[in-house]
Amino acid sequence: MRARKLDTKTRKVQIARAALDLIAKQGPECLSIAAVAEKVGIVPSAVYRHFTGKDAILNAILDLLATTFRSIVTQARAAHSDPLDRLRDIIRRHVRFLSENQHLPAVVASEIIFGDHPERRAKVRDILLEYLGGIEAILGEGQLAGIIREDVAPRVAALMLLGIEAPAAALWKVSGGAYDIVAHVEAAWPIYLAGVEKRPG
Amino acid sequence: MRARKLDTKTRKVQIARAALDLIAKQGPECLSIAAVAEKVGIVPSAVYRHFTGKDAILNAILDLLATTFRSIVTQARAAHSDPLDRLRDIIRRHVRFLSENQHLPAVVASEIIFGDHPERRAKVRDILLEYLGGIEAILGEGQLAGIIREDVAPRVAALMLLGIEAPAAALWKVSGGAYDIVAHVEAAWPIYLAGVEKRPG
DNA sequence: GCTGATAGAGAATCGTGAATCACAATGCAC
DNA sequence: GTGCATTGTGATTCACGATTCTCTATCAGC
Repeated sequence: MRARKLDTKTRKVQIARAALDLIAKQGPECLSIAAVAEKVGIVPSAVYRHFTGKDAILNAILDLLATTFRSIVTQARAAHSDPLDRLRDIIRRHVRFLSENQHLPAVVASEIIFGDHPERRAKVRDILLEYLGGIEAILGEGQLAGIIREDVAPRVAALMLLGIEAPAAALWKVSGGAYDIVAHVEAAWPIYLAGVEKRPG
Repeated sequence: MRARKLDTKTRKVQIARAALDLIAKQGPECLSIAAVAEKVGIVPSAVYRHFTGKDAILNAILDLLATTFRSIVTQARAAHSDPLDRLRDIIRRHVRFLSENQHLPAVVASEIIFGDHPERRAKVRDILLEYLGGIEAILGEGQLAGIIREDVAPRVAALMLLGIEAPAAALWKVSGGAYDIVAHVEAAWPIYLAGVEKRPG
């Protein structure tokens, strides 16, 4: 049967979301035009009405990613005023998002970055740097407020914050979900906190 | 010209190493039978004399990986007696190895794990768990020695140790090597240390 | 309801890479 | 040196996925 005719603007969003979902839940090699098309409910060739090709779809996925990370930082800022509370909120939201999109890091790390498209790698870099920048800003504010040690470099601490999640996610994935990543974050937070916070005396 | 005839035992090692090198330095999509064959100096079809297929080669790569991680822990134990020194040595060796094999984590995370081979995923899990176990043992010894806080779970702390490297490596990769990952580890170590070590008072 | 522009369908093309096969060369055992 | 098992070669098959092309259906404006 024939799919309902929808305008490109709508289809573009549908296709990008479907592609993100496929790539995030089933891995990069599952991202085929055919699979995306089926998920959206159209035929493979129809995809080309809305995207020039697979590359364009990958770029659209990155745009979705950038939006997500941006909103994680924004929401954490809105929800808390204490820098340390904001950081904890970020890592919690970060983990929640990645839990729902298991394969995303792997994809971003391999398929997308190491394709033969330098400009796409630059895009990923910009997204990551913006995300880190948002975290570093909060760390800097914590230093100004005197609750985070001045001798921790914001960039290093920002990367370590993300480092709470990364290997745990890997373990979670290879063990088929047997490792409780949310509990891990809760257990890791005090350690991270002890590492960065300024102690009296 | 014709390649020298070598026995399967030798070729197996050559092929596995070549494959690891390709996959680690150029990314998973560059791992083709043709590429491996060329690197070894034989013709694609000759590869099938030694491996039943691509899957078997991937398994061989995992064996190489397991060996490497095992030796990282062993060497760190041999080089130091203090648990904290051992941990720092492990993360340093870990980073050095991964710096020389940039794409490896991405590959292990995506291509290998999320292929449709559950038994391979199990193999990766076992490798990771063994590696973590080695680190946890050292952490446990540190707790017994009274230099690591008893309230840090060894598994969590072991994962966080690896977490020092993971996001930094990602940044390093997307920025084309512009982030100094060795310096990152040196800067991150004191933060990690402050997080896990037992403080007087 | 007509019409043009837009979007979907389906067949066909094209390139790629894994895997197979029959044949040739090599090297060790004797 | 002969023989046989092993290894290497080149051609070929096969499947798959991206892309293109042409035709057809739909929708919005009139």
